[in-house]
This record gives sequence, C-alpha cells and structure tokens, in this order.
Amino acid sequence: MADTGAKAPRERYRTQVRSEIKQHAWEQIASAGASALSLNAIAKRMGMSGPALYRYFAGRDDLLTELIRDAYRSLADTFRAAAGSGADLAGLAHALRGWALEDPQRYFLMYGTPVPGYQAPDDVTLIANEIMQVLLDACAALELRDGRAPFDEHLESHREWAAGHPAPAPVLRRALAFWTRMHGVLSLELAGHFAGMGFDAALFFESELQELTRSGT
Amino acid sequence: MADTGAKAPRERYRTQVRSEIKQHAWEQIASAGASALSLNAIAKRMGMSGPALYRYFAGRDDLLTELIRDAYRSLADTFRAAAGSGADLAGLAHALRGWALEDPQRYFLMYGTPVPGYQAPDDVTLIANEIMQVLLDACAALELRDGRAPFDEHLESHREWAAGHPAPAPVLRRALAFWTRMHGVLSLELAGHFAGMGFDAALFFESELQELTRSGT
DNA sequence: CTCGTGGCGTTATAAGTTCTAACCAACGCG
DNA sequence: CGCGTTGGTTAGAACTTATAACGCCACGAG
Repeated sequence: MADTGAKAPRERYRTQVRSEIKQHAWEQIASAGASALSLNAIAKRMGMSGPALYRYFAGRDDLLTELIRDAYRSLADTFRAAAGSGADLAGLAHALRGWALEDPQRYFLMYGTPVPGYQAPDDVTLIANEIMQVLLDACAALELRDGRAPFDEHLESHREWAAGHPAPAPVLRRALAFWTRMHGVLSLELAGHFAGMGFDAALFFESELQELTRSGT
Repeated sequence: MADTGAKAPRERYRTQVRSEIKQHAWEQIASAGASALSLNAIAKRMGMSGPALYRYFAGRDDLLTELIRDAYRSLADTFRAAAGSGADLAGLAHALRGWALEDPQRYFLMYGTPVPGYQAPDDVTLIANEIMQVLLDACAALELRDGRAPFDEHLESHREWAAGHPAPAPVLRRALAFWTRMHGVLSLELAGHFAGMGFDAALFFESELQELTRSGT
C-alpha cells in the first residue's frame, strides 16, 4: 500500500476530474469572486451536465472548503520554500506579498470576509500552525534588543498558539505584529482601497516591513 | 422648500418602508453574511410578497451599495463624534474597535472581500475622505519626534489622498500605519483567526496602538 | 367634492441556482 | 466472463433575482 504513483485507473481518473473541476473553480473565483462560484457553470464549461459534479464534491460548500484547504497548503508551501532558501523575515514578507498578488481572491479566501456560521476543518488549522512555525523561526532569527512591552507578560502565559515553539515573548509579539501588519497592508491593497490615493503600495509595504525588522520595541 | 420635516405623506411612507427594508437587511447580514442577503426573505418577513421591494430598490446590488453607504456614513459619524468629544488618536482607535465589534459584518461590508467587478459610488469615497481627514487631524495632534523614513520622500510627492491636509509626510505615514495596522488586527480578530490561539485580542490591539502613539519613527 | 394620475402591491413568468432521486451505461476487478 | 461499483444522464423540487402585466387606492389638483 501507500504507493501513490501507479493507482487504479478509476482512481486516477477521479483525481484528474476533481483537479480539473478545481481548476475551473479557481478561474471562476478569480474573475468574479467566491460568491459567484457556480457548480452548474463549471459543469457546462466542462461539457457535462449539472449534477454530475456531485459525484466529485458533496456540494458547493465542500468544493469551497477544498479550495480553502489548497490555498492554505499553497501559502504554507511557499513559506517553507522561502525559508528553505534561506529567506529571513523580509524574505518571507516578499514571498507573502508575491503570493497574494498572484491571486488576490485566493488570499481573500483565506483571510477575507468570513461566513458567520462557517467553521474551518481541523487540518486547515494544522496548516495554519505550520505557517506560524515558519514565521516564528524567522522572527526568532531576528536579533531584537529585547525591548519588552506590557503585552509580553500576557503573551508569556498565553502562548498555546506557538505550539511549543521556544521563542521568548517579544518574538511571539513580533510574529503577531508581522502577521497583522502585513495583512493590514495587503488586504487593503488587494481590495483596492489604495487605488485612488496615488501613493505606491509596494513602497508603503516596504516601509512597514522596515519598521518590523528593526530591533526597537 | 428644503424643510425635511413635514414632507408629503407618500414621501414619508416611502422613506419609512425603505428604512424598514434596510433594517431587516442588516439583521439578515449580521446573522448569515452579506452573501445570504435575500430580497425574497426580507419581503416575506415584512408580510409582502417578493417583487414589491423592487419599488424601493433597483435590485439586490442597489440595496447592498445603499447599506455600504450607510456603513461608511456610520463610521464617519462615530469618528467625528469621537473627535468632537476631544478624543486623541487612541480615542479614535477605541471608537473604531467598538464600532467594529458592534457589528462585524458591517465592518466587513466596508473592508472585507471585494467583488472583482464592483466599483464603489463616488459619494462613498467622499465619506472615506471625511474619515481620513479626522484621522489626519488626530495624527497631526500627536507630537512625533519627526523621525523621517525613506518612504516619507515618496509620500511628500504623492499626497493627493490627503486632500489638501497640511500635515507633513511623517504624519501622513503615521495615518496610513494607523489605518492598516488597526485594520490588520481588527479584521483578523473579527474573522475569528485569533479564536483558538488563546491570547486576548483586546490586549494585542492595545499593544499595537501603544506603538503607534509613541513618538519614535 | 370629484376625478384622474401615479405610486404601490399583487400574481405570473422567465432564467438562474443548488441539490436529490431515479435510471442507465460502461468500466474493470475477481 | 459476469457482476458490481462508478459515473453520467434526465427529471424535478425548492430556492433565488428580476421583469411584466394588472388592479387598487390614496393623494392632490381643479
């Protein structure tokens, strides 16, 4: 068992079609947003009629969570790849920005408006942890002149999310700041809120990144 | 003319019904998200049947942009109210957070996932400018030890978005940082990304706010 | 006070959507 | 070689947005 290579022909065909469906789904999402994802439209564009897709996905929500899972996986991979190539925190930031610009709707699928009832499956939070570990490593490698903040005390006793990572509280705080600040700039940029404002979003991103990689508190 | 008080009874009834429709729309959005907004459901809950609502709104999109407009208006009002009560930048931050927590979906209607094709109407960007002016005033009142950053040079020559506000570049940069950082924390918090992490989002918000109101670069 | 007009609500209908049910073909494993 | 799982089909229910056509009634002008 466990030889993923030469599987049964039925199985191969199944995964092939699933992949093709997701391909079309991504195109549709990229051009009209996740709310416009239509199983019917995908089916028609694949030459088959409506309910056939239900052999491959339990429903619209199932397909959507599958895409979300892939998005998380994709970001985790680019993060790990960047870290593996010796990228520091700034390198991670640039990898993140490139990945986000590559497909804004994929970014929003992860970090955009949540559906009130929706609960992400467990494995997604596992991948999120993976991402956080890479980020924590990069922040720990950054030598910071240990300027402690009042929040650090709270963090010291609430560090479950670090999943056993040995970094001290200021590093944890830096990781949180990296995450929220980069997301703040990126999400507003991708949403077009900087559009009519005239300044260069890339330069502002760099400016914020600068302040994060400095050693001060 | 121009006495908004005693209008014609038809007019009064119309605005009354419009307001009631929006009321139901907000409840529906708050409980199931903007994508679940259904004109039919609203009509039924108001005791009238389907297409009647089209007398009041051109369609789903029209109602949605009206709600977005109201959301912007609401945030601008709370900002102006806070500033009018002598709130400083920290006061504005707390007003913003309170306003966001009050109705997360309203926040996401403004700053959440954008629909690729959608273009906000002009008056919305006007209100956005109003908000920015209040923010710029608060940032200008903050005495900062004028630590210039390389990005300031770029800002100096790209300050159209400040709409004539006389603040120097470091103040503009501070305003942008306030906007993006507060949004970064708030949007992730409201989207539930901090949920399983254990730390107190309010304290982290405060920590980030601290760093913004300090005078350093 | 009467009358006509315009705003409001109604049903009917078209064109979408998701998703279930029932049916059939065909592939491939034992 | 057969039989069963798998994949595709059409039909249909329950939704949705949105338009069209029709009637009612209230308001305001004369």
